[in-house]
Amino acid sequence: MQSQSPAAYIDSLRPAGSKRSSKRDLIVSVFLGQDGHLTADDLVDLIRKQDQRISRATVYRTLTWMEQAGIARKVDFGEGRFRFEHSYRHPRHFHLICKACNRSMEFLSSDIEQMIEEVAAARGFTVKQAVVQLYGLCEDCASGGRPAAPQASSESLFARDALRIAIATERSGREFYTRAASMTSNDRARTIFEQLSTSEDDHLDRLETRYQELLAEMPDLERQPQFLFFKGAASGLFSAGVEALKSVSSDKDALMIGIKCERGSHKFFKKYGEKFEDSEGKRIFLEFAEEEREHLELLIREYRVLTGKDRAGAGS
Amino acid sequence: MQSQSPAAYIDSLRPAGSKRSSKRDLIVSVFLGQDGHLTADDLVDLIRKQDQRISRATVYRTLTWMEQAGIARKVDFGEGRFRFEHSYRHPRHFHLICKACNRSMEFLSSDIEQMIEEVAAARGFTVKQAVVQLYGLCEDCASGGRPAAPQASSESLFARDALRIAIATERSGREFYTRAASMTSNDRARTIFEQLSTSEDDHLDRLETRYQELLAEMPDLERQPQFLFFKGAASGLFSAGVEALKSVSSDKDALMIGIKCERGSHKFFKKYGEKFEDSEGKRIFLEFAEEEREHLELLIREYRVLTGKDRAGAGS
DNA sequence: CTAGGTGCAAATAATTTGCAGAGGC
DNA sequence: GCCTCTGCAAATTATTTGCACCTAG
Repeated sequence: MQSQSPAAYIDSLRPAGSKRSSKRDLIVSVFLGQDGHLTADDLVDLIRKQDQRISRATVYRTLTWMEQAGIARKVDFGEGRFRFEHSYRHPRHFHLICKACNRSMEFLSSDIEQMIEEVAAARGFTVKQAVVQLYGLCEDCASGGRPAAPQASSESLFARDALRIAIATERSGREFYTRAASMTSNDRARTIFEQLSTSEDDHLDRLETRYQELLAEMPDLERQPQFLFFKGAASGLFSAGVEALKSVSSDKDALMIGIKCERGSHKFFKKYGEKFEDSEGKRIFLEFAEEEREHLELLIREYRVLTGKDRAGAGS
Repeated sequence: MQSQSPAAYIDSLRPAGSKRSSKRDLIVSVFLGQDGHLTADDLVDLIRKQDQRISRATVYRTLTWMEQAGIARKVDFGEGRFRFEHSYRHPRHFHLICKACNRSMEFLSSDIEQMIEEVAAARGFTVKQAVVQLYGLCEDCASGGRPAAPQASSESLFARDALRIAIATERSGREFYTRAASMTSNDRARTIFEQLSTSEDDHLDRLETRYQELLAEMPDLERQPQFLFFKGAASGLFSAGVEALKSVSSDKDALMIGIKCERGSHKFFKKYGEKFEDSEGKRIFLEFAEEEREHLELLIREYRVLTGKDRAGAGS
């Protein structure tokens, strides 16, 4: 399922002219073997369990090295020192930080990212890094201080949520094309809609199989909190199209609605897929974007045939 | 325009049993006289210009005191030290931080706050403080390193943007009630709509006058960047209602649309008004919320009369 | 007169740096 | 053998504390 092993990948990150070192390898592997947000000191303690002779300075230097190599990301929770988290195969994300138990949880919100882009655009600002940290009280602490459920890695959570969004989108897409096919008078258009409906159906099967596999690997996954937040995805990106279809009668209009939906979902999946670092969630998004692009082209071609026009509609 | 002078207000913040001190007064007034985000060291330098005999420790202690008194807010831009910004009459906000020139700009986004609340709710998390920091390159630095335009205080920017939102809302509200009045058959209902239309008109006048006054005080204000971001406000909170009115014929339905609009805008203005610390923008929002509440009550009463029902509609 | 407030210097805490030695290529 | 990595200790930076003195109420 993965294109190359983590070790080989990390190896490839090493800056030109730098050397392998068993100490550094140890530090990197201990770091990658841990899940939460470590301080430099936490890491020193962990590493000293395996090798007494590694100095704090080396850990600091390695941390800097990992940061530059894109393996680690420095995060500041306002404690007066930094923490480090995985960056490799780990999407960028935002944090919920409990002031009581000091744990931090991660989430991702395409909606917030969207707003951030709009603000930055309005100010002519180029965003390199976005920090969103919500400080407060977690559910456990608020309700009396439970220890905490064992939590899955955010990579799995991301894969799970990416699959959920993809599945919801396929479902609404299938509904859209089924409806469109049934209300179409033109033979060519109906064939296209039926074809697309079948395509969505096939892909839906694959996605659901993958979702079940994921659950089989980690039975706890469904009980874990939501990680990726994206409003448009709750009922699938085509659900607005399904609504719109109800008040439309011409095949041309139906095609145009389909084009808009595919364009929107292609854009969403491509944009967010590209943003993340290598991970299953990323691959799900990009694969999906590709599929939507094919559908989009098919629809546009058909629209041109139907209208005799050169270009398919304006719009964003 | 202000209920009491800053000095008197700050005086009232002094904890019980604490003494006046000219040193502290000096530090506080130097701090309040500066704009932007100062480090403790910046402040020491500034203060030493006026009095050589003030020690770093005192500045640190006063900073802590100001933080507790609500005059200053500690912000962390991940530089390994803290900066302090005004908190007194200065809304909570988010930051854009330029890595090149090290300047930081402020903005506010009700949209992002909204998303934050949704994420927190989904996770059962109680948010005490939200940090949103966008690191990157500002417009000036990206385009070749201009020094920077003199910037207005965020208090003025907030007042300006609050007025803009209020004005847009009044305008769309007036349009809504004018249309509603003209399409109403029932005499009582028409009277209500006309009355509300006039009320919006009056308030609109007052707001526009205040906006002009603000511009007169600070002619640069319109050239300053947007500070408060809120999507729903671009064309006024009633514009959806104006649209909805077009496809509705009964007076009852028109009243209900009005109720929904007033309820939504009352909620918005109240919620955000309450969030901010004392400032003109806050007062504009709260005053506005109050007006909307009155309209809302009037509409609900009328709806009850018209339908003979006990309660006015369900919904959020 | 007495509880704070203040300056000075020393303490702390996190991180960085200088330098000499160790080790991979 | 060269060049980078490493350990150790000392340096640096930001902030806090201890303590003797000062001052407003």
